[in-house]
Amino acid sequence: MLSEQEINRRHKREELMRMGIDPYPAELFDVTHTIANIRAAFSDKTTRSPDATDTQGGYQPHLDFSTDPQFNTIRLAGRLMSFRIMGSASFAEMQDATGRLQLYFRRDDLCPSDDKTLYNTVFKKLLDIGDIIGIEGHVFTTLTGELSIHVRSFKLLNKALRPLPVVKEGVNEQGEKETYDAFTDPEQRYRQRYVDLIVNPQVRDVFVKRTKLVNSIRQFLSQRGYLEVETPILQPIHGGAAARPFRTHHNSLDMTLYMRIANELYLKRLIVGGYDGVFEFAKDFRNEGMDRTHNPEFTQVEFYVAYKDYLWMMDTIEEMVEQVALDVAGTTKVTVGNNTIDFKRPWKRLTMFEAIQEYTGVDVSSMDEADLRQLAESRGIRVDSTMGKSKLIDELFGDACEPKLIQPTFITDYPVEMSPLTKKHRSKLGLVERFEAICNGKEIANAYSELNDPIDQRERFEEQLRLAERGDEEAMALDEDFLRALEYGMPPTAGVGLGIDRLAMIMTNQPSIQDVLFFPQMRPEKKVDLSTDVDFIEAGVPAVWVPAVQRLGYLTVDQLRAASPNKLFNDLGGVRKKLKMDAPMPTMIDVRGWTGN
RNA sequence: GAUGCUGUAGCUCAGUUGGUUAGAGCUUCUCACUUUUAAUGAGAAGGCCCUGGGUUCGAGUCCCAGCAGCAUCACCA
Repeated sequence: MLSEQEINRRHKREELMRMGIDPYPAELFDVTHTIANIRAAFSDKTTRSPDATDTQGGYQPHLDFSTDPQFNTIRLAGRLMSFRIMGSASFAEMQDATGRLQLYFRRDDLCPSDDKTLYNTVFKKLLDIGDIIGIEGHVFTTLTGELSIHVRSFKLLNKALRPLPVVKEGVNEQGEKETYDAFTDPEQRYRQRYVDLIVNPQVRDVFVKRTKLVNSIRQFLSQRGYLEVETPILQPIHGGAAARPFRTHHNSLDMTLYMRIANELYLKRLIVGGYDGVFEFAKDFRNEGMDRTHNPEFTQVEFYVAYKDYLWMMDTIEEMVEQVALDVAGTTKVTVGNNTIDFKRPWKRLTMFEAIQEYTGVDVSSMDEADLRQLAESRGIRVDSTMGKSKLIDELFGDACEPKLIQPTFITDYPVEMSPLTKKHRSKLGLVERFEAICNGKEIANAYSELNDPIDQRERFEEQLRLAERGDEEAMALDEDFLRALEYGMPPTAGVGLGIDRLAMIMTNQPSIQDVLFFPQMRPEKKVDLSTDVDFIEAGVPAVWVPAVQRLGYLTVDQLRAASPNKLFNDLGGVRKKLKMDAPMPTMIDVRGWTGN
């Protein structure tokens, strides 16, 4: 059911059409400037008024550029965000992709002849906040020194049928900026991201920064000669990570396919194929819990380089992320919550055992399972008998170390059981050549010297199969084709996966992954399957009474059938009065007929 | 999955120990106004108080259940 304001706007749309104005014109509107263009061009002029700090714009008042060739014919297009109507002159604010600017409309400029319809009716009555228009005019500054466009003509480009939340900004008595009626409800912001983006400019900036971040990584890797590639999202065997997959079905092949949880095994096949370095910005899908740092689909860049090891990769990641910070934030220091994170090289490097020793004071490197379990229990970690040595170490690390690692830190040399795709450590028994980059208490990257011994790899997969048989839903599946590729020979390779969403959260200081995804996964909106007017008429309700019945909350014919006829009859009387209906009251017998009782 | 907080007009939010017809600002509508700045002034409209039960003479308010969002935890990278 439409709100009063929506009905209103539909009427305006029809009225415009009656007047011969197309609310949705087909032809392009030739824009000459963006709002940012104008502000930039104007800031070159030495027009700042030194004593105008208390005015809105800070420019000298009453500047007029109607004869200046640079500023006298400006064509802008954008969305109307506010009106200040003052009789035969008005101000409005326009927002385009680059910012907001004030527009000045004067009746006698828009309508030089006696017919003032264009101003009095079209502009003042038929335009609304949210409509998209194009304007032509010249630049000037107002009495208070605000940069504005004096509009000579305007054209409606789109009539908006839904009201936009009106967010207003002002300056309070303390001189601080205040926002009024901000559009803040997280559910509505995520479900209707388009509205969020229109009314919350800082949200647009977050996503611009995210794209800068991706471009920065792409440029960094491309410039070094690595090849950006695409590999399958639909995979017959999900591999490369420990996670539960989404399952789907291909009809023609009549086979199960999985949405990829990682693309690691495909990128390694390409290294086998002879490329020196490949990378892919990959949407991965994991059928697991959702929270502030997890969305079922998320983005990683995975990157593999032949003839390198994990130590080389540490240097590379350090350099790359430092560059990302410079490109996105302009500095290596980024504020995240209450912390300032400095991505300047070199980052701290600790082995996992060193990290645990640093934060617990206990050396676990030579402990057996029983001692580890006791240590974990003493720190309040919930343990059970299925947890092996490596799992206990992982739990200890996650509990004692990870949350405390705010500055970027590399943690190296993990237990072998947790890393089935990683080469065994060159000198430390029972460990693998693996590192994670931790930042702001969360993992942002995970890298290995890649396992390239096909026999060892097969044994690790078989170990995973045994875990799966014991009910571990995340154990990796054995991928025969991948093993076949390894048997042809993969050079020594360093590989990394870097979480784009989490890095974006840090670089843009956003507390939730939902704030760096345009369309985060949400529960579906509850939708009542409404009956149409025709349904009600077919059920016996006269057309004039359908709105009244709907108004009483009977939105489906089934609901009407279940209604008590006595109550409905009484309520109809009330609604009839409220809606000021002329139609005579139906009889009690009529109403009984509608409800089927 | 557990616990906590929240759900009132298109938007942001008040609503007292349970007590007449649920309020405000913005938005919308009508009128006035030729440089405004959250424009202003006058008037009006706009509510399944999330849903369903219950207690009560009486529920927006108290109790129970459910739904949705958020937070923390668990699971999970």
